[in-house]
Amino acid sequence: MKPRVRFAPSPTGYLHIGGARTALFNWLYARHTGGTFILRIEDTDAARNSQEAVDVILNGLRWLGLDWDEGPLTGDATGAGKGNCGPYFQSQRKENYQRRVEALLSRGLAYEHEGAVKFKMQREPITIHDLVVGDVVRKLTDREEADPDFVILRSDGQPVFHLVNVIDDLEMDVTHVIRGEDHLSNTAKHIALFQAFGVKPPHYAHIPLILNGDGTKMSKRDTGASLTAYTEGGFLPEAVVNYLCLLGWSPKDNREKMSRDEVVERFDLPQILRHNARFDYEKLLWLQGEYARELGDDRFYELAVHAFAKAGVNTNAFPLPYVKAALDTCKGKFKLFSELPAYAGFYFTDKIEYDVEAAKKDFVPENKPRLEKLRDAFAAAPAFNAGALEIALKETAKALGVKAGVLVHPCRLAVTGKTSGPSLYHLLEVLGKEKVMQRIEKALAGFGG
RNA sequence: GACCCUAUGGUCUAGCGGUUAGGACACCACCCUUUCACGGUGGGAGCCCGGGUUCGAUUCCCGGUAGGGUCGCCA
Repeated sequence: MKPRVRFAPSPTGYLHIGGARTALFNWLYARHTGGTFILRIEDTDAARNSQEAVDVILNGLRWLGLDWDEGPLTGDATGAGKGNCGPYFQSQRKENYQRRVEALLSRGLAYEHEGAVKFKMQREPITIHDLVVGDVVRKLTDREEADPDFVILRSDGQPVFHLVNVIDDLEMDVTHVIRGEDHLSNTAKHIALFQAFGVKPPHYAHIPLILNGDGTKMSKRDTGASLTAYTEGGFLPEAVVNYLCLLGWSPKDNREKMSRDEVVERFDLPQILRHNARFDYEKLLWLQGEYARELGDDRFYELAVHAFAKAGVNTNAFPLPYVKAALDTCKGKFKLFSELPAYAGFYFTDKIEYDVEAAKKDFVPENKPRLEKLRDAFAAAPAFNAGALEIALKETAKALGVKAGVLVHPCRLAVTGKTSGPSLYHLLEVLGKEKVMQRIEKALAGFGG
């Protein structure tokens, strides 16, 4: 039988980066083995459920490219789903839980207590055969020693996580439970429940947790804990996916940058590490740069235009060839799309604000005649393109007896307001003679010397 | 408090009874260069501690320490 795995998030309004990785590992295992990836929404806590919260999860998985073979089609709990084991929202599966609880009750494996129903948990240690961690003998804690039984049905009739999780895995024929290590201790309860239902528990694979960069545990409030920090932060999904693959899993051959297909081919449970990993933002950023540099033109333009729009800059107000030419000078020079508006905003506005420190350094009296000479050389250039402008600048520098940089810096500052950016000659060409002249003139007027 | 998991440079990791302990990110220096980025070259930096086992432990065992997790009518 082909493996059937599932990602079973609770709709809390956000998708934790660790949850995203759990989903990814499940997806990878399913794709690697030709198995089935199921998405199940564990919305038993009616108080904090909403379609919006479910959509956050669905959209997050879609952004990452983790398509599910079975599961909801939309965030509507009562809506349609795909697969033969639905519904895939626990809120729609109440009868199953009720029926199972009654079966347990009738067989004396559970009992009523203060209006709730408690499961009769065994007192002997339970051995968990974990595919990642190995055999784990889970003994009772002192609290459990006092009362090993646990509630499976609340006094208000609502089933509890341990119960529904097991019943659904059982009824959905889940063969491998790949989840965070925070569930390892709970697994004893789950195994006991499976046994009470008379079936063999699935295989378990508990994956280590993701910690903050400083080694502390990652909680909801930590920056970077939510997937939206990356979706909204200008990251590429392929970079995030690649990075997540490397956190807690290793191809064992020093490969770092790998395509999704490559990982699918090589991913397997035994190579999952047993220890927690710290989230290394810098390394993610490196991968982001790698993927950003090799983006295809169409996708690059689309993402770039979107990034500008988000920053309030409507690039559509400019001629398409101009926008494309402008963006071409930026490709491979920045990593995060969220950086782009600041990096190349000068193409789309005439209000140039000079970097204060740089202005103090470059807009000094002795540079005024130099910049004037450069302006004249540009004006006299045979053509206003990168090649001709470079020659004009270098010859001017030579005539003035200074290095090219002496002219380059004030010129860049005058035209873009910044000290770094795209290739100067190319950005001048894209901007065009008129704008360049205007900006140099304006800068000259502000020298005040 | 009890129970469980874990421990290789700053970070992610490879390795493993005998290695000059390998790679990547980050960092430093230099080169390239109109800036930034890219690319090149070189460099600093590591087996948590203590006991065993062994001719020999980073590697196996035990203990400690540290970090993480679990003990809910949360999921």
